[in-house]
Amino acid sequence: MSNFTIEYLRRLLQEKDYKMTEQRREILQVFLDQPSEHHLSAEDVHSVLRSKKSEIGLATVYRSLELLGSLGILLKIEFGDGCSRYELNTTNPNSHRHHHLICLKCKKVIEFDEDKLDELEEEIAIKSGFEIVNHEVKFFGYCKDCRNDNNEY
Amino acid sequence: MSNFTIEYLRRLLQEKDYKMTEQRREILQVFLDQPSEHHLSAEDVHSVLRSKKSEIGLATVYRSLELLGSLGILLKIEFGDGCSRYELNTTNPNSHRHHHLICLKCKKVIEFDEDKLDELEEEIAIKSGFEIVNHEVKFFGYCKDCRNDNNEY
DNA sequence: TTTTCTGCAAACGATTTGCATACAC
DNA sequence: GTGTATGCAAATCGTTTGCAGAAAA
Repeated sequence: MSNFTIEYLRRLLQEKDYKMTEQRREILQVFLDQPSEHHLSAEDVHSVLRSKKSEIGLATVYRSLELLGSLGILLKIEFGDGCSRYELNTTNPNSHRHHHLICLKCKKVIEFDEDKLDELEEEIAIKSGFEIVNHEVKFFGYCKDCRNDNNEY
Repeated sequence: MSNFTIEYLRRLLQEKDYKMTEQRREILQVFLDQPSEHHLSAEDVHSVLRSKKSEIGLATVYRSLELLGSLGILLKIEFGDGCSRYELNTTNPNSHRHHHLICLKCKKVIEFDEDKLDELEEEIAIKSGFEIVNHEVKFFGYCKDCRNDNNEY
């Protein structure tokens, strides 16, 4: 459940002397409109907006995604499919991140909400002196549907 | 500790009717010569070899890295620095993978050997029916050295 | 000999950048 | 008005591919 709104974006932008533009609003709106499991690439966002009358340029989409990422509104993720993808950042001090299960057969990306990494993070902090601020966990394997088909890889 | 040798490569190649070539041997040797913490990109491997008289082409490096990956000798990893990197695959049925700690300040990549994901993997299998065959875990934060400098991000 | 592999150069696709114009403040 | 943001096109960078010649089996 995300707490981001267009007003929140406006405030963050103001704080850092960035400008609230039509394009930045449109892009955040695309993410707010999508179910949260969707992981959108720059091309995805661009074509969604183009399909609804926007004249936005692809370079602007790239620049805005990076900006929204740096503001902590979006998270950049790599699924190894050749392009960077973004999702709304639902992380907050009380909720850990979800993990991604990537099916090697159908390439589907499934979200999994349990975190369970506190203990491991603590151990890392103690043993290596590394201060963790975020993590990214991907599990590769076969989803329920593909397990039932015979496993031809 | 890796068990891979040139002889092992020769055997694997034979099994699948691939040919043992000078170039494939050279590339594996680069990884055997490096300390295991090194994560080499295609460019890295190419320039290491070029710097020691080899006439190998970059395309061959790309093709060979992919082949060694498919044979299970190398693992491909993405650190978000714009290129794919490889490391010797030290995974075996008895030893889990290590994790990577990526420092947001100095960009150093540190290895961490504990795994501790069995419980989480089991929970995922039960709750989602997903069969896990591998995982990739990255922790982002600040390494011991950079924590001590004042944290300007 | 037969097939696979190599090096090169060209092609590719995602992302970035330079620049003149348009817009937010 | 001033400075930032935009759209476009060109540039960039990692990676892949086509192909003719070279090497392995």
